[in-house]
Amino acid sequence: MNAPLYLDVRRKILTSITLGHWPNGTPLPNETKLAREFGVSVGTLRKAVDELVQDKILARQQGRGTFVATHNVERTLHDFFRIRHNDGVSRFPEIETLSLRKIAADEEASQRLQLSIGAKVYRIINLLTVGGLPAALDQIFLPAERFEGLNIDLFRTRTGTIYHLYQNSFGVNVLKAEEQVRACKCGAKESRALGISRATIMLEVERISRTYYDVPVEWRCTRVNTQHHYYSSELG
Amino acid sequence: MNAPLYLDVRRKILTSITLGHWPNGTPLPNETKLAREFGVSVGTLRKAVDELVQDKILARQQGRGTFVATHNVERTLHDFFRIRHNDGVSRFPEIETLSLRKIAADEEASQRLQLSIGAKVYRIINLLTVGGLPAALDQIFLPAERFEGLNIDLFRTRTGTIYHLYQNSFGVNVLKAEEQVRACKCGAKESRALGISRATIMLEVERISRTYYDVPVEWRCTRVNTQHHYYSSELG
DNA sequence: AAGTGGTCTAGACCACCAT
DNA sequence: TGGTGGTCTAGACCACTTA
Repeated sequence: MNAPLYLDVRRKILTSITLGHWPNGTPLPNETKLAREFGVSVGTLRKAVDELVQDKILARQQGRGTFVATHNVERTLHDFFRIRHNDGVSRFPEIETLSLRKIAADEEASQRLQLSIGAKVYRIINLLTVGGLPAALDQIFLPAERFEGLNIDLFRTRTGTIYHLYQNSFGVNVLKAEEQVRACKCGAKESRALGISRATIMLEVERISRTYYDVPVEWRCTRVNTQHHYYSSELG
Repeated sequence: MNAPLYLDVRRKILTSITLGHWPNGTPLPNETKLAREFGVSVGTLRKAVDELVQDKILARQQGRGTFVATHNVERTLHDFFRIRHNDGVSRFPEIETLSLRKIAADEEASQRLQLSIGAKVYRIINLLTVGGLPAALDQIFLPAERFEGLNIDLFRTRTGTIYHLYQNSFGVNVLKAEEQVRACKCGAKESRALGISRATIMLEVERISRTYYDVPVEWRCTRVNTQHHYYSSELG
């Protein structure tokens, strides 16, 4: 009995999720059934589910059931959007998709996304406006193999957030991401899109987003004008 | 029975901590004793402690006991230090304290620390070196009332991290912080201390650190040279 | 009213640490 | 060896949602 039972149960549930049982919107079997299925007590089953809920892989809804966690506006805003207006208010950005093309990954992109060199990627460019002011220019790279059939209309006509689109149209569930922030100069594209001088100093934010088992599924490079906005981060 | 019992227990434990029972190094009473003391079952007591452990307010050590969480090097590095060398390795910075003075808080400082105007604050200036390269110039403001008797020798001769010093010498336990990051130009001080050109573009990182009940206890303003380092952040 | 997750209990046994 | 936290069980009852 070296490994705790609940970790084993957790692992089994995670496998079922990645295999696509319990798709978006359908609840898991209830706790007593699941516990019986795994041959453990309800308490142990709950401990396994507790951990998955904490990792935001599952979401419980009292009285309704337990579901695979979905990306809604609130979660994206709270967990995956770090740009705030200087007034401190947390607002959802307006996103204008400027271009979408399928290209061959360069060395940098293929390294970040762990693809073989020459693999195809989609490159999407977005203009982000926060509180009525252009705030950032966003460049997104997605592995074509996971996002086959993506097109600019899907991006423009989507309801909900970008990660919601990934999840619902391509079954790609972004769970976490890491970012690297550096100071950078304003390029020609940023100057044009954001309507700022080439002399403006900016932030460059590089993001790698990951799904189950830490597999990278998205690489972003965002350039932020911090004259009227800032990049926010919580510690501890 | 509207409020869950374990939240009540949690609140009571938190009160005991802030009142200074169980100081650094002494364990809490064991789980059965605590449960009896609060008139709840061990399971309920454990659920309350679980939450406090998650918030890093308590720390359990199997076989030894449960303690008030302490700031060690690992925690500071992992939870409260965001500057990394471009090679991606997470290293603890060398900190050289350049000055420490007690001054009257200006409007900005008193607002950040929620002090009355004219209140005294300590201002400490540190040079941070990461991986052998000067990385940042750090300006720290501390409310004098909480840190009475602070002096530069305490800073220089301390063993352990800065937050460890706060905790052990002044009973100030930093639990979390939020940061605002912006692009900025290099000032005269940064240029001199970091040995870089005034034309270098940098990051300005503003931090407000908080203790129990979200009370602010430290305001930092750090300027980072991101030529060889970056600011790292985790999302999700 | 039936079904779901949320709380709480009481107790057994295991793994780890100090002495 | 005795004390600590960690795991696991079986079951009662509560709160919420849906029909």
